[in-house]
Amino acid sequence: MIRTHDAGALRAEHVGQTVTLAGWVAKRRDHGGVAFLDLREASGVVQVVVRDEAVAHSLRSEFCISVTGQVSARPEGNANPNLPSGEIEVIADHLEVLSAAAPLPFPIDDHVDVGEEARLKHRYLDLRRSGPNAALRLRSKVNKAARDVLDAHEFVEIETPTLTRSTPEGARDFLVPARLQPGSWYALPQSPQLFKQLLMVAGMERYFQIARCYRDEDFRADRQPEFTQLDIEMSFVEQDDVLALAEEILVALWKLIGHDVPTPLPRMTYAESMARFGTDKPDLRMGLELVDCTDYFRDTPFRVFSPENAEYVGAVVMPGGAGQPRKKLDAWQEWAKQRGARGLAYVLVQEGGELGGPVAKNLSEEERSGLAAHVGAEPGDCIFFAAGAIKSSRALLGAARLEIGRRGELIDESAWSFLWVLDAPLFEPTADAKASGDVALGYSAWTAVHHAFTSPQDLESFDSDPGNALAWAYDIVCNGNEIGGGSIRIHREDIQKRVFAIMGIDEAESQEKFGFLLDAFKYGAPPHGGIAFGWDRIVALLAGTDSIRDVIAFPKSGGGFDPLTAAPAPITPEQRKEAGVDAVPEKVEGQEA
RNA sequence: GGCCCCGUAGCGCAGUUGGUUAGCGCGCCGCCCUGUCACGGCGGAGGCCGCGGGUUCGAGUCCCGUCGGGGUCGCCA
Repeated sequence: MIRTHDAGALRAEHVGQTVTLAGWVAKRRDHGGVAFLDLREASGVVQVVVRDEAVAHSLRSEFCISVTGQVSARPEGNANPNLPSGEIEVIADHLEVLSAAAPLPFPIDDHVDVGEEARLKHRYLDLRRSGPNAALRLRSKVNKAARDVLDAHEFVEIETPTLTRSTPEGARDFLVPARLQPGSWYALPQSPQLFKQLLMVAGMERYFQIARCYRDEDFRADRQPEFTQLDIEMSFVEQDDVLALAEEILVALWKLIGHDVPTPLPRMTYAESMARFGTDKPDLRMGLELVDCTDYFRDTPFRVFSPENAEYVGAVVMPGGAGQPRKKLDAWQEWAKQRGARGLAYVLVQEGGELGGPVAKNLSEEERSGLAAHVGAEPGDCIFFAAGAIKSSRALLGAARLEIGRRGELIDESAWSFLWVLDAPLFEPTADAKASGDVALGYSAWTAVHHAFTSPQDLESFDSDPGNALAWAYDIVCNGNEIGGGSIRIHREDIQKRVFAIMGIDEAESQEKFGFLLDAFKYGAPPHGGIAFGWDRIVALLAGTDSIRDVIAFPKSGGGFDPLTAAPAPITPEQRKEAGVDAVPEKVEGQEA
């Protein structure tokens, strides 16, 4: 090693020793006859004293240097209590520039705000900053902690293909042209779902992988075209076995940031979560549950709330909301409209208890008198209503609940709230899955809520009443984020075929898409199930950052663009020709195995 | 794909009802400074105001389009 000591580890006990350090010039304070350098490297920072003016003068920020000198106690009164190594300094008697640095596009300084665009373009510099640097180091620790837990349970870490057939998760695939078979394409996996099930058939029994997944969808704040899951699958297990293992992992992860997660984690059914919070990933760090008012307005004179017009009427209370100026109440309407709703009806509970707002006068005397009590509103509160299709109305109220929490700072930001959401429906109507708008009725086809390989709880009746069939599926929610989810899988070919049948996937299509899985199930497939954790989101939560970009070494920006490499980029005509991108498929019937 | 916000010096930002010479802080360059630690002092350089069109006597400012970034809904576990 070029260095003999880690700069950040030097302490008073090293005084008198001659050391050689290597790192970067984080700061230079040149006083003419004496100059102070903050030498930064992975272990931290130490102050170097340079008395040779010529040497000090030529140094600039972020020069990579090595320094040999003696560790000295700082003169009386000159210690820096903000620095772990602040008791001492290194008096340089030899300094070598290992590598000079051009003027920086932005300062490597924790005190300065830098825009994300600039940071990502020079991510290698951004990562020299303490925050981003620590985030990646934390991620490494998180990986290790999970591996340790899994290793203790005899799990096998197995890599699955990146060039594959598309897996049926429902998102758009990234495609890779196959040079040796012009016109045919690989897909990058949306998850290793099918492979991990095949590994169960293969008798691996306990598999895991920190798996890169690819989905070609539009961008969101917490989405990247390539992202990471901790992917787990186990044989001969029931739901509780998977949950117990998952909890053990979560405990180990949160221990890294000094938080003890009490287990077993609370559980809630999907139906309850939807009814009380209007979402399948409730944030339990705040109250303000939705109140079902459908029955309450059974005989209402207000047409908007009447059973003929509204399948569901629900409410959520905004504490102190009655005092909002008209402008703010209008802003709520705008907010609701932006979410595709017609608006957000409201009633203001005045200090005297009488009701205000445009809706109140449409209600009957009886309804008015009991309303505040029914929804749990106090004088001074605002009651928001949604009426219409049950699903979209609850979703609107659920979103309003969170927005109320954010604006009113009602969310306990210091809390860690974990929750299992269980007993999800197996299917939902296709129309429902599409438009969350109006009531979906009638004879729509069904689609899997989780995915097509999720086991029904009731193997006998699920296809006679698909709308009410429950799945062995589970989501783990942390502070309103879904951080993982999984299911017990179907391991019997006949059940799988019946599920496909409900979803309108016929024999030919299922054979074409995942015949290899159905084939595998013919050979003694073990009962199995698993879970996948959203690794980027989990690390972001642990790192205390809002964006998963902060915990990815080289993230993409909007539109899938990599600001650092400028990918994606055009290809040359030669590459294009060779890749076979433009191959016209010949008419070949029934190839493939 | 819809909607909202943002693009001004290397970085972070200001720029009034449209008004002639576009500012501030940090950084950068030069000089000075022997105890600083977000050191300090003096001086200096640095701008196609994202791009294209339009309105106007006059556009950083108003309008249209476009590109890029962020957010949100759709989509996506």
